[in-house]
Amino acid sequence: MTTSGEVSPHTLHRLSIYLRCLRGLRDSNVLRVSSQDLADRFDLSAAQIRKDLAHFGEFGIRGVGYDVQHLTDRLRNLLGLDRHHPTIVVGVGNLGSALLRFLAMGDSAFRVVAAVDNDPSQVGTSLAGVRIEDAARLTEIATISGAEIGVLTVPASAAQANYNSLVLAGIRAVLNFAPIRLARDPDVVTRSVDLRMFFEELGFLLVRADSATVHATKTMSPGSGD
Amino acid sequence: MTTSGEVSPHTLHRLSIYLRCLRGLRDSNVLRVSSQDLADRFDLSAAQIRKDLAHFGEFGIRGVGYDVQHLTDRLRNLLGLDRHHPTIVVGVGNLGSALLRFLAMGDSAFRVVAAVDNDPSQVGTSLAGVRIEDAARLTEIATISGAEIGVLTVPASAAQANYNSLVLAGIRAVLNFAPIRLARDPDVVTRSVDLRMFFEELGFLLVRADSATVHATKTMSPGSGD
DNA sequence: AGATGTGAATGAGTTCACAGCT
DNA sequence: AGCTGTGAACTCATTCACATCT
Repeated sequence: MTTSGEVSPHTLHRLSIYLRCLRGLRDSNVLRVSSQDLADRFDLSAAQIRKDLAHFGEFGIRGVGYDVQHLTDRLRNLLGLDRHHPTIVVGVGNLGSALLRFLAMGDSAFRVVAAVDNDPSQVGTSLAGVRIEDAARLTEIATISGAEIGVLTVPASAAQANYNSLVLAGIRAVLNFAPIRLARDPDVVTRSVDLRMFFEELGFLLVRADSATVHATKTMSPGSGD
Repeated sequence: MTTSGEVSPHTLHRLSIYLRCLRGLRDSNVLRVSSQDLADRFDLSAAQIRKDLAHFGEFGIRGVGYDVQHLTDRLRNLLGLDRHHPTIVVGVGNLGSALLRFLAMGDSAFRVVAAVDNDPSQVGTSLAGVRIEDAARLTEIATISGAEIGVLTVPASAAQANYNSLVLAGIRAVLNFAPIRLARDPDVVTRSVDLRMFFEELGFLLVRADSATVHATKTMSPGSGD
């Protein structure tokens, strides 16, 4: 089955995990790996790995396994990491600058092409080689920079307005870190990440660990657990 | 059914979402809300909200709905947000200081009681009222600060060693932001968050949006989508 | 009347087990 | 012989529909 209908978010999430595992293997100069091998090393399920990959075609060699480099390339292609994704960072506070630097360094496919903030003392300065512009000009900046992805790292109160500005500039995707539910444009791929949730889940697990003896927590929770 | 066996990670994740919704309602001075009402406003499923809450007891009033304040309190209790969770931040780089400031401000249950870094120029300085200590003394600092939760925001290469130090200090939970699979202590609640994954998922969705016309993406992915 | 709480029905996701290729 | 790819069995999660309570 090749490039078929829908892909479950669980599968999608795991593709990232597989890719990370493969990067590790390649760094260790492992050339080939079987699904069982992968599963053992990173405690995943062998059958699940095969099922997940099967959504996108046949990558393996029967009787042998998967070529690490080849599978890596294919996953990078599936995740769009072999393309450029010009990215604009909106809000260069603590988290914004952390993400900006994070994306700027390394071989990231997500190149930061612009950044804005509404703090006048920040405007005009540079961060990791990116000049910070005035947030009031967001739509203009986003347009001329050709940004495809917008990273929203502004306070909740400003998130919706900045989101709208990005949409106006023809942005194609937004990753929102403000803890608010955005009114989304249907044509813009919009994902939200609320860092607070990770702490809250930890809090819950701690409370439970208090009362009962800790039970095996081997389920797959997105972004966590591995 | 009260405080029963296992809770699915999906349910757990949604508790955080519900709490955020309730905060919004309380800020708007809404006193009571029905599951249907909640579902409509935040596009969730009414039945699911009820099912999720049912795991922990009966919160609502039949024929009426839920008391916003009461349900908020109960959720905060479930998530352990009505307790103090002394927290230590390990690695005060960009992300570390972002999280430190994030936790330090507001009424967070996660009070930062200590922070360490291995950069000599950082040691001795303060950030959001927290003095930064030498990472070499991590176990000692973690112990005397009484930290319950450790936040790992160090490079992948240093993550395991620092994790071990935290375990040695008797830490109870760790939130790891380094993109590496940790060898975990079974007695320590350990969650990992890899920010890179959020970008990769976005990349994937963009690739798909390119070829086919965008299909409704209404599934629930952890940490995303709302 | 109106909304909760919950068993029953449906659907999604995972594991099993094996046919088929190398 | 060994490992992938995949239908079939199974488990987990969501939705339906209604009995129950205010």
